[in-house]
Amino acid sequence: MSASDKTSTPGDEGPFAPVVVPRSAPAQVADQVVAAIRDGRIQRFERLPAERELARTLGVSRPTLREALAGLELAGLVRSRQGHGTVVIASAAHVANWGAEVTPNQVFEARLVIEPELARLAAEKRYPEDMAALREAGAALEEEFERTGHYRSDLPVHRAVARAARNPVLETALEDALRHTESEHWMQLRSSALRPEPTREGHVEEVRQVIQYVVQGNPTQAAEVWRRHLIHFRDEMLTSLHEEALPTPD
Amino acid sequence: MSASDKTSTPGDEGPFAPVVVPRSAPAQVADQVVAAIRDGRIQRFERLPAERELARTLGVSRPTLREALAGLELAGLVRSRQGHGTVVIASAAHVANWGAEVTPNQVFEARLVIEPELARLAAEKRYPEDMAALREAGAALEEEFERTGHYRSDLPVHRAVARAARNPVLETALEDALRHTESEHWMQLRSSALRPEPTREGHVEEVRQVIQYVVQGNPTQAAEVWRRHLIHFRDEMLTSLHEEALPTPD
DNA sequence: CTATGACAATTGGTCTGACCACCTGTCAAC
DNA sequence: GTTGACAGGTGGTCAGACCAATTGTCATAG
Repeated sequence: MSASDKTSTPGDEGPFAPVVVPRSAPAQVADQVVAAIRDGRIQRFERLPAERELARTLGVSRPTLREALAGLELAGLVRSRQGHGTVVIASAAHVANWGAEVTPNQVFEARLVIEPELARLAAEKRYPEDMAALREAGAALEEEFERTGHYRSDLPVHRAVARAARNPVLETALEDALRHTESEHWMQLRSSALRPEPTREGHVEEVRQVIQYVVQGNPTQAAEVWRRHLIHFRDEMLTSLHEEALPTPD
Repeated sequence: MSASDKTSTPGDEGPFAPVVVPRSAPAQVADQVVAAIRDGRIQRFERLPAERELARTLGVSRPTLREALAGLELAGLVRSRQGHGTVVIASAAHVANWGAEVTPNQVFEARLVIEPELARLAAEKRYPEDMAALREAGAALEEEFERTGHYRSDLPVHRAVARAARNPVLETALEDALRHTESEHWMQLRSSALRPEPTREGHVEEVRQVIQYVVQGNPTQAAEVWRRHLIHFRDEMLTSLHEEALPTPD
């Protein structure tokens, strides 16, 4: 750390910038296929060119192409069968949001839709082992808060609630939303948002309440508390987001 | 088709059964890695063995192993960097629902959470191009219904609503739910559920209404109609599901 | 002793070429 | 017309090799 750094705005850290990390060949191939599906150049259930031919067309070796196809197959976009070929099984709609930009507002929008209902379902189903896990996650948070006066994250509680809802589709949707929370952009938002920590006790209280309502089997209250919790969290983060001049405030 | 077939229950079609289709080597490798992550045998941010070593351990060639790793990397579970190794970047929670069984009830549960809110958001945002696409999807449905007296699917309308909500996270969540709708198990449910087609006109009317409410900017009504529409569809399907003895009624 | 920087080992990235297994359409034989 | 062998095309897998980035080591200069 040298002297004379005026702003700590990310992306403007002096005369040097990080070099672009080149995308791997298989990743570029996968990108091209995904783009072709999204733009309708390859329709659903249509066959891709043979591997040897496609590899030659794209200027890569067959193993490299196969790595890309393997990834797309694992992701459920294409399906390869020996002696038959590789066909697209994903529609353009499936692929529309591959690598799409997701704003913090959209993430909260989604979480506000999903998470209160997860709490509601958890309070309706109340499987004993899920309740135990939920209590444990809550206890860990309480312990950390009492001991140190703060806590790093309440995500374990959010995940325990989601797990207790016993719906893989909704749980996966939440995990997808949380995944966007791990970008660099978000990380610095978190750290700046929770700096003053004035409402920390309030957050813990809300977590305490949602666990109680779920365990007691009060779906409506559980959903409502979880919704309020998210709104409070969002408002704190988006306020601090507004203070720092955001590049693209949408 | 020979004589004397008592039941047409799938999976009991005489003395012969379809042979098991062997899972490909890369898929099996990927399964093992996913299982290792899910069971905590490999923790997050931990390094996998080197490719050459892991390939030897698993008894596959390096290209085969690399196909598996490429798939996992494209799916966002691991991250490979040259000279550094391959590290797990997904938590056990991310992987918990890989290949999980999803019941029709759970799919409807999820859709009932997501879709009404998608309609609400669509009615709030109302981007002109989305409204045009929504009208078009509705018009196509109406045209088919008037001409033939029935329609194959109203999914284009559902997707248009989802697109109009302008939230990639929620849209992806719906696509994920709809993906489970395409299994064989579901297909025969659909065909049997919509056999009598008594409420077909009612369905079209609900679709008509939701489009109207969205376009007019009435979020509450749009969400409510979409919710009712899903409940009607669910009840029809699950009723016919109850008539046929379901293997595992959950 | 410390700091520097060249070097070697390790690891992923990519390619070439080959052989095997499966599917499908063709076409001769019946 | 039906049957079934066959050939061509396709994905599945393997072996070995070389390139490139990273990292830790260690001799060397200060």
